[in-house]
Amino acid sequence: MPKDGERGAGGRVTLQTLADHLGVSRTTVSNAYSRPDQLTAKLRRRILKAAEELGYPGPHPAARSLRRGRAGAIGLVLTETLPYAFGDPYAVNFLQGIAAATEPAGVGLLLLPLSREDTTAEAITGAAVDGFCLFSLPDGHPALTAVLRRRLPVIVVDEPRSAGLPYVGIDDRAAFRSATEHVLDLGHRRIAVAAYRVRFDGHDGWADSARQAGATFPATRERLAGAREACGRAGVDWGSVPVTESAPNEHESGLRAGRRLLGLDPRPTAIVAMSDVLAFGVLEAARELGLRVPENVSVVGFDDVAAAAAADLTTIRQSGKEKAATAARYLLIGEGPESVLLPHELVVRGSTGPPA
Amino acid sequence: MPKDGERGAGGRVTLQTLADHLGVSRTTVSNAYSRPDQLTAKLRRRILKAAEELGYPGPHPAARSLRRGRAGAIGLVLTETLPYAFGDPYAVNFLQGIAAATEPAGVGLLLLPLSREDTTAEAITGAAVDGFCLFSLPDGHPALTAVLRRRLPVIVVDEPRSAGLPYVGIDDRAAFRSATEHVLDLGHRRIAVAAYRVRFDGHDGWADSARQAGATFPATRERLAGAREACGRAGVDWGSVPVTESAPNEHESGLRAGRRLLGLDPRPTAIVAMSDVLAFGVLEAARELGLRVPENVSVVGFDDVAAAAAADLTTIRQSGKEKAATAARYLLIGEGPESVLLPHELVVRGSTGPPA
DNA sequence: GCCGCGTACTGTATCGATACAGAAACTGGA
DNA sequence: TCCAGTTTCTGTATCGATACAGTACGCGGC
Repeated sequence: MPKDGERGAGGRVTLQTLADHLGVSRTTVSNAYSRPDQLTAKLRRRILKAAEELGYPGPHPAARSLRRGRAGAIGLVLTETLPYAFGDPYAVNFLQGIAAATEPAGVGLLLLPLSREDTTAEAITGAAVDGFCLFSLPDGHPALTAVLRRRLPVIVVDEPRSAGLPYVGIDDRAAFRSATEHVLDLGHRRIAVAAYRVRFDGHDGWADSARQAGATFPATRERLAGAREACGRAGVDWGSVPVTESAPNEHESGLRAGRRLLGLDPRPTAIVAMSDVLAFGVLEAARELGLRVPENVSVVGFDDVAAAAAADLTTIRQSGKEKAATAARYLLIGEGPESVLLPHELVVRGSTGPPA
Repeated sequence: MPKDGERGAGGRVTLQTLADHLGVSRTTVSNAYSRPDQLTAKLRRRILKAAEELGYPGPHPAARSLRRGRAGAIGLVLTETLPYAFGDPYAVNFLQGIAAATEPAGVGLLLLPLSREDTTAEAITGAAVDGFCLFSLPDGHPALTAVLRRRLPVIVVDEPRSAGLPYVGIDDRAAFRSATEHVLDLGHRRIAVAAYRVRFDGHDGWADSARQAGATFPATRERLAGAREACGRAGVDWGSVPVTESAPNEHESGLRAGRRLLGLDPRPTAIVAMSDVLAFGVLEAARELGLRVPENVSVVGFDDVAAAAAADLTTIRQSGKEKAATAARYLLIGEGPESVLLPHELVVRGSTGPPA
């Protein structure tokens, strides 16, 4: 009897139920949904009408996906819990870009956030997707192993670059070097860096040279290297440049970073931040202390999010949306070079000027 | 031979492949992944080791989901394309709240955005999920039909209320009435309303009484009714209150709305907006015109997003996170009353004052 | 030595659909 | 009239796993 799809008490309505009810084959009912050209319009209408009456919910997604071999969705792997990710405008830009590509393609977007404690990455193992986009993961994160095990198409955005996987990002070292050079060229000598997370351990405070050397977030590592190069060329001793580290990437963290840096004696005359959001926090810290920008302190951001223009913040422009579009194109249609470095650009606004 | 899982040329590695390779049953391999207590630790290690060597990606999610009858994800249905949704801080708050609940539960979050043109809602039909959360949908949207057809648990957030489905929201009528009463109590008589979308047609401009009467977004409809009630009680003729409509819910739209309203002659002395984001735009329009707030014009927002406090905006506080938590609780563990009206509260700040 | 019982593993049926090959009915042209 | 060529529908095999019942075996107690 199991083959007989007549709905038992509480039973589910399946293709078979419908087929039996109408006296047609299961295949024909399936075709009514998936290949309308395979049957007459009249029969198709009859089937859809019966489906409506019997309460057939349409082809079961898991069954269809199993048989077809496609899931119709891509997985977006994010460090940071989702709540924080949504609070970071650069990340939001990126999400917008991904969505702009998946939506018209009729492909779902499955969010796979990874908390710091989550070492098993089970969500990844069980995700019904056709490919993964990894967004800003540290070196050696277990999620990377889990993703590779799935043997599906993968693309990495921003970090890590080391994995030998298709990659989209910018030349972080050159970008941050140019941000640093900008303030050095203006004549600043007491500069400081407000770094984004160096390692995935939630540390919020000074990042001494040992910690810098052990950086597991490649983008942060590269940017620090860029700053160091700029200092070297300008004859500024990198060892004397204070570096503070912030996580997560949000206003409050930047505020704390700003307080730490601006509380130093002697006070830095320029602060180069690794994100606009951190820079906004630094600007607020400066306001708290009654410091004027750029007269008393110059501030450089990174990302050029929408609010940066409004805040008149000098920053490095990069496009999260463009990165997302490139990554999505690769995952959806396998198109494009495997790895891309997108352009970045220094945008000089009013938050930087020569030291007093 | 098909039953034989030995990997053919280019063939996939399945449970059967592993089982054959090790000389154990398929069930045992399955248990190694899903029910570790069913076999000895030693055998389990041997199986996992072989899996590693043969490149077995773990249980196929679609197959597992089909057999188990659960998808391990919930679907979040949003109107507006995702790009806009992420740009609206109230929506982002809501997303944060949903994520905060699904993440620890190990449940995926599948985003299902619906563009205005998408009348088939195919993404919903094919979504591999165990339940749906509908966020701010207009009456009669085809997505609602598609969701109901799936016969899965559903909860509606904010709109529409008419569907007879479990619901989470606030008393929109009372909330907007109190916002309107606030400015009326301050003595304003020439007031105006900056409404959120009235219908799902992308209209951006005046919403005359005919359009108000045909509102398909229930929350907007209720809020307008609340404003009307407040006016009635205060003896202000509702017909003389200009109402402008904005979509999408973003700063630019609010700016346009503000320009329209503040360009009227006589100029309104108070503007009540249906979101903080719109109110921010109105504030900018006032700045453009050299108007002082609240001396020349009072502005009220709605939502109390984080930026409202910073902007000193009088607003109605509601918690997107709380709504999300309630909705998620219902979908994940079927707990809680089916329908909830959460509290709202008028938060008086510096953007409102008596008319000059 | 036999029974009872728990642990470790196996075998078969099944989840709900789609692919593909084939049968049946219909079409049109020589 | 007959046959090739379509069009329309059917039947069977299969996607890759899990549920559940059953077998085999080890061990303590009477």
